[in-house]
Amino acid sequence: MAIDKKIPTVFDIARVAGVSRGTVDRVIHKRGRYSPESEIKVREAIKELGYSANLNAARLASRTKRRIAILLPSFKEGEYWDYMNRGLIEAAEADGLGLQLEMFLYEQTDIESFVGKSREILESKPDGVIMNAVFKDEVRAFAETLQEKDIPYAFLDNKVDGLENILYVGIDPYRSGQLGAFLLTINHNPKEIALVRILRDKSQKGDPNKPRRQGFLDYIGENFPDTVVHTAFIDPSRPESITPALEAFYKEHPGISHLIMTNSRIHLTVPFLKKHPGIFTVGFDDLEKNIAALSEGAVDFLVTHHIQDVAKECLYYFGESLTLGKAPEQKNHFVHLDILHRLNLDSYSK
Amino acid sequence: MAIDKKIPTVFDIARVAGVSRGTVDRVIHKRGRYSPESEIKVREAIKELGYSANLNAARLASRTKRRIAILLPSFKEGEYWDYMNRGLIEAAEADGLGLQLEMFLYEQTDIESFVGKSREILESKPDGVIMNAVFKDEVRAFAETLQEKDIPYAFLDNKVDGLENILYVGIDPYRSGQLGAFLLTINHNPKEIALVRILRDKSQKGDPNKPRRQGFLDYIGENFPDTVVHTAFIDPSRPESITPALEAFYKEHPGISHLIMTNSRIHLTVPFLKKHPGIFTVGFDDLEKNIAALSEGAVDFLVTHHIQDVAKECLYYFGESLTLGKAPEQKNHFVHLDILHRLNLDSYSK
DNA sequence: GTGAAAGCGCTAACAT
DNA sequence: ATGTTAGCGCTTTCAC
Repeated sequence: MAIDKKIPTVFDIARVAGVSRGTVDRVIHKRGRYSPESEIKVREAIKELGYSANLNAARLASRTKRRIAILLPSFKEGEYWDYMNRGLIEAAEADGLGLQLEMFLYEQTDIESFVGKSREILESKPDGVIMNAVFKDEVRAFAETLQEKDIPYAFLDNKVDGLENILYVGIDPYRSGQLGAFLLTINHNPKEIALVRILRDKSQKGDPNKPRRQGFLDYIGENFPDTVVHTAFIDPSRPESITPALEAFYKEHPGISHLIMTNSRIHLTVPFLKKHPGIFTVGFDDLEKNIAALSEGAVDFLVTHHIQDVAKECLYYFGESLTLGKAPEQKNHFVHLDILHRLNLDSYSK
Repeated sequence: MAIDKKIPTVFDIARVAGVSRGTVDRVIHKRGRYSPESEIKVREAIKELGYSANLNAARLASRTKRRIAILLPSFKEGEYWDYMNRGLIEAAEADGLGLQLEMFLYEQTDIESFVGKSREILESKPDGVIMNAVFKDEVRAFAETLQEKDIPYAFLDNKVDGLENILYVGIDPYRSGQLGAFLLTINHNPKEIALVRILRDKSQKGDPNKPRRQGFLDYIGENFPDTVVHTAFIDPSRPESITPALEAFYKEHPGISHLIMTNSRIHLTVPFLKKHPGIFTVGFDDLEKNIAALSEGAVDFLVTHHIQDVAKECLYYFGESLTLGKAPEQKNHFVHLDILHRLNLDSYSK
């Protein structure tokens, strides 16, 4: 396709810039030990020749692993972040990316824990940081520190706006909420909807689920102004309390015909739903338990995305930019929202 | 993760097998010029050490492009195969795959044209072949010839069963038809459905769309035994005839409330649909015109997959196996079916 | 048929 | 602060 101009190499850059390959490499990777003049000459030569490093060669030659710190919520097996975690680890092991992950898991409910972990990360002097963004203020502060120290970082799954040089990989949460609302109401006209939330939401400072919930509420408000949304709270830390709580709630609002949870835990409502098969239900995220609920028919739709793919994609882009010495591209990398139900479940693997 | 046993290299293989690196390479890539004894020793050493080539190094070192022949239906701009074609070309240009595509496009309606192109491919002695499978018998014959000549091949988008060593990348067509049926009938109970087909279907020998159509019909038959499916034929080669034909058809069957086309051309029905906004409509594949129809509201659902991604994925796997000298893995690589409608359209890019 | 050796384009350790 | 150089693991040419 492209005309066969010889592709420029470090060697060409060195020649044009009038320096050695070593200097070129140092500039590209900001390893220090070069003069401002050299830097300018090198950068100009790169621009002039349209140089871009050969990934294959770079990966082959680079024997030093980049240490990248992962700052995410802690999790139990089978939970959302467990999937994300596994996706990251798998991707890191993939041939030749040259990344070494160091996990820093904080308590989702505990700001101090987040701050503590972020300090640890700074001390460990990583080559890069990937994190999600729950406690907005603290996240922003941490990100700014990283920027000062010239440590590249990226957001995974949710983010904070107004920062520079950000690579974001994840869904568009607001839109995912709208989509859930759409599916819940498609060809229906529900009078009363149950929005089930988890107790933690109430006290917690950061609420990562808010944008999605808002998307849901806005859609309903705009399209079904007469529909009432009743909110129920359940407590995942006391599993035995969940079904009774929902039953009580249902007794209070017997007009409810539709149910949604905008976080990843719709599976918690399955025992309740089984007793009330008439309730049309939508959930989010493809946890194994959610998938099971879907194939059993307890849940009608699941709005989701390939969690592990998001992880891989993030690591891939981030890793590439690291080994090529570029700042990660400032980009929202929204992944596609999948709609899952019993019938298209089979091909949904990985 | 894995314990740090040093990863074996060609050098190790050569040492263990008691031959030189050159010989190892010749054996791996079946380039000839080695004795049967060497081959055995090398293969044993490979197995013993669990050797697998380093992709980065292989790609870096390999300066010869693999020529791979693409045997697909010809197309007009914006048609399904146009997208596939573009996906293939893009993927081939991607950094370092080392593939050079040669396109062989045959007339979809003409067996002779297919056979002729497949002969041309044989004459061109490609390093590999990627094709789709319309004329089952002829495809099988061609595939067997390729097998004899030890030319690796893969199926893209649809395939023929009962062949060895096949990499298949594409959707599960039968299931996609079921899914279309599901979406068409979700919370509905249609009395009469229009199944619109294109005229060519009638005369053509191969009918690549049949499995999907069957999936659709079976789903309706099982779940809505009382529903009548009326089939209409339209002629895409005479665009001006389409809307009148549909109008006439509709006059004949005024009870029709739902419409589906199981090929990629739902966009052809848009002028008709605009006059009958009450008709609930499902189509397939994310051609630009289909997407437009969806966002206008003429079409309600689109069942689709990322055509260009399928192309990329296929080329990627095939290319990897070629440069590593392995036969392409025998595997059905079903891609996920996406459900598209107005609301999740935004994040559906690429 | 086989082995030796010269790269592929880049990185990083080592001189200076 | 800069240049030199020895690889990374594989491919491929060339000489035997």
